[in-house]
Amino acid sequence: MNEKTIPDIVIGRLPRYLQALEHMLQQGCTVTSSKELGEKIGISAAQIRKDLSQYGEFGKQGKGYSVPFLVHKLQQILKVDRIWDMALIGAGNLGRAIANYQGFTDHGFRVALIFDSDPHKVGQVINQIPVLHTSTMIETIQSHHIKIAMITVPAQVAQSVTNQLIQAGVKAILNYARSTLSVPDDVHVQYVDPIIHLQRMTYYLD
Amino acid sequence: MNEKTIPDIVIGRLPRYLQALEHMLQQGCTVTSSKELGEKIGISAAQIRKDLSQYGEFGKQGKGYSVPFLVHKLQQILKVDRIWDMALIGAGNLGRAIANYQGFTDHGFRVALIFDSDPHKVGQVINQIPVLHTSTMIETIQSHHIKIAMITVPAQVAQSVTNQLIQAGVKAILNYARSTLSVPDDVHVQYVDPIIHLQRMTYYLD
DNA sequence: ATATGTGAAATCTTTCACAGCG
DNA sequence: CGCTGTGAAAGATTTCACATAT
Repeated sequence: MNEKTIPDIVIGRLPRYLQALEHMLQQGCTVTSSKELGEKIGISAAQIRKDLSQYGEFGKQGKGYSVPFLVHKLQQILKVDRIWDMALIGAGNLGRAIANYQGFTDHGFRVALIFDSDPHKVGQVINQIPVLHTSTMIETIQSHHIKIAMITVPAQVAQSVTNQLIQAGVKAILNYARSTLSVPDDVHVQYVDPIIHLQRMTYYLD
Repeated sequence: MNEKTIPDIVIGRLPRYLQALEHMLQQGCTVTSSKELGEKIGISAAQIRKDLSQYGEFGKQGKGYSVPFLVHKLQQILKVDRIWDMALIGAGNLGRAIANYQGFTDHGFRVALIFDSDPHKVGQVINQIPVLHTSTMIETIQSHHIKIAMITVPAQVAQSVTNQLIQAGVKAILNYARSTLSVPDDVHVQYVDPIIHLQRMTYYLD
């Protein structure tokens, strides 16, 4: 059932399945169906079955899916069956909130390095991690073999930070800055911008 | 060119156009083309033209688009040509970072009310806004006619907070909690979940 | 009886390509 | 000439519906 690239739109739904399934698991629910899962997250049962079938036959006809098994499979597929170290660039209000967020650790992500260009912030310790100066960023990220970075710097410096991250070998960037980043094809970017989310909703308001 | 519902996927791109155009405006750029804009944000020129043409003929053939005019039109379309008051529920690390974020004000959004259920947080003042107890939430939001809320509470209470927000007349929710919210059809939800964004990228890493 | 996995059909979205205007 | 606006074509995604397995 494999060996044909799976559309990115499918990949985008897998973490939502995983989240809902992990939640079910916590509730002690061990079996579910595409219908039940779909109702929980607002996606059609057929869609869920088709998405999952891209990776194998995970269900049992007449019975449904084993929740622990499906969680395990999705973790493998999404490569979150391991620990990912991340770098955080920008130790402002948002950066500090992110560094203190416990949810990362619970899901296999770890803020391993924090950088800022402000000498007043360098040396501070946030959630047991010392803030380093950005001048040491490229070599430090390289030597730690870090592939994921989160950017919480002002928009006007986001692209130059990004360029350095790419030089350092980073392949995935979670960008909290209000700016579109230009990156090579093998680098992935996801944007977290509350303004964009809000504007998408105000459209529908009176 | 109107009177047929425009797909949500189109709406989702409009804020990105607006962001890029506002950025151009700041740079003093007054005219652009679908090609130039597309290259900046990684969307095809044809797509941009088609999206914009849903709302009118904003460009001039042979010339391109007036940046200030297009910004104005997009602000109207997205209904961000006004001030939107918002309620923030949850005054933890993330809630405080959000309350202090200056970007909202710059784009017509204002954190008007902050709520928390922790008596130690109630009475604190964040960015000049006092934290109120959630017991007064429904009536306070109602009396302020607030239609937009941001949720930064723990996942396990997010749905019950949501139910209260709906009772209070809120029609748009930006959910920072790791949970899927169940809402009526006339209420819009957008999710901000770093774990989901990260998992979407680890898929592509080695 | 129940729920999966899946081709085929229906629907939605994007791209093409060009007429038409400045 | 250069670039928009747009039908028509191509492509992608979702839904349908049912054979199949427990």
